[in-house]
Amino acid sequence: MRLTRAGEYGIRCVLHLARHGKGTLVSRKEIAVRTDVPTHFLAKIAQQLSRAGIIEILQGANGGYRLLADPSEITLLSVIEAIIGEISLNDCVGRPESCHNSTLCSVHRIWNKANQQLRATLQETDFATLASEDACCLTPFPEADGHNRPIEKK
Amino acid sequence: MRLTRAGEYGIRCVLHLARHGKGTLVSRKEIAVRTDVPTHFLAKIAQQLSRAGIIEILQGANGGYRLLADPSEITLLSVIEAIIGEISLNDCVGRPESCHNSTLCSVHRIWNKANQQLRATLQETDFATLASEDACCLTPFPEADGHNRPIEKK
DNA sequence: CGATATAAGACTAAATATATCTTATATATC
DNA sequence: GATATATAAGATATATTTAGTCTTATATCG
Ligand code: SF4
Ligand code: SF4
Repeated sequence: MRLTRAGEYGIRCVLHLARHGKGTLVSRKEIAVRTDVPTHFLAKIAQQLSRAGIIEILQGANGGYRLLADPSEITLLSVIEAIIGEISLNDCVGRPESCHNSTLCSVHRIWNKANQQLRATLQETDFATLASEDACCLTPFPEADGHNRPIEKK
Repeated sequence: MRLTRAGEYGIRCVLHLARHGKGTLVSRKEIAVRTDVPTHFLAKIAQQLSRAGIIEILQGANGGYRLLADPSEITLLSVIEAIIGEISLNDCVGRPESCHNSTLCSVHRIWNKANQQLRATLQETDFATLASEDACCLTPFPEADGHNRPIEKK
């Protein structure tokens, strides 16, 4: 009953992009370092976010990721579900056919209710709000010009 | 983000016992067959329910399980958490020290809120209500005298 | 072209979930 | 006390999921 790391990392990634605003290109490396996510793992997560239409991926030198929508339009729920699929607290919520009793089951109804409630809470939250309220995900953002600059030369 | 099978099975077990009422002894085998749970798996789950003080286990011939409290006193939350531990939607909810940023993190606050909401919903639900609303968990209960009788001779 | 950065997917390792099996122990009944 | 029955406790096995890494290919800039 907990979020996977991939899901958590996806949120961090979008949140970091949200702090730069819609359309600003940020390198994978910077995101990875700033949000403490393994670089190659981030690559996979980004691909899922890309398929979901949340970010755009630019290849090549000076490539990176950028948000396709304004942070205020992106909900926590959409990011999470882009990574881990639709939230389902019990198997029978997402796949009622997995239990032949689901049409009669009183517990099933509770799960449906709780599941809907949870999804609603996550949908109410957008990334503009998240980005504005305090710092999240590690080191404060040092430069204010929105330019993508590596933190440290290697 | 979903309940384990052990958790689901624990609920079925308590629900079946709830249909017999507090204190009625029901054999492990009957519960296992009626709720479609592997017998030996049920044994482990029952031990966890026993440690949590929800059921009592009686050994020996004609042994079995019985509820220690009235079904109306037993919440869905208590049964679930007896099996899978305290619900924590994200790692940082249950262990804030797992992320050094949790005190500042805006996402963390959302998780805390959602987690508390979910637990509240599950706590509002008791097993007397669940048992009274429609049938759950497989075959209807054939005899009404509360007597523990095997379904089929083997 | 050469340097840089991501894409895509194979691969590995670890953790967890699920289930079974074996030996021990407790109780009722004869 | 002997026997049959039922659960206890824990070791073991298997499958699935999660988490992370590595390799090769591709795209873009200068
Ligand atoms: S018994 Fe009820 S709660 Fe459990 S899986 Fe079936 S429908 Fe869902
Ligand atoms: S970044 Fe925020 S939400 Fe993510 S683990 Fe840390 S405290 Fe929790």
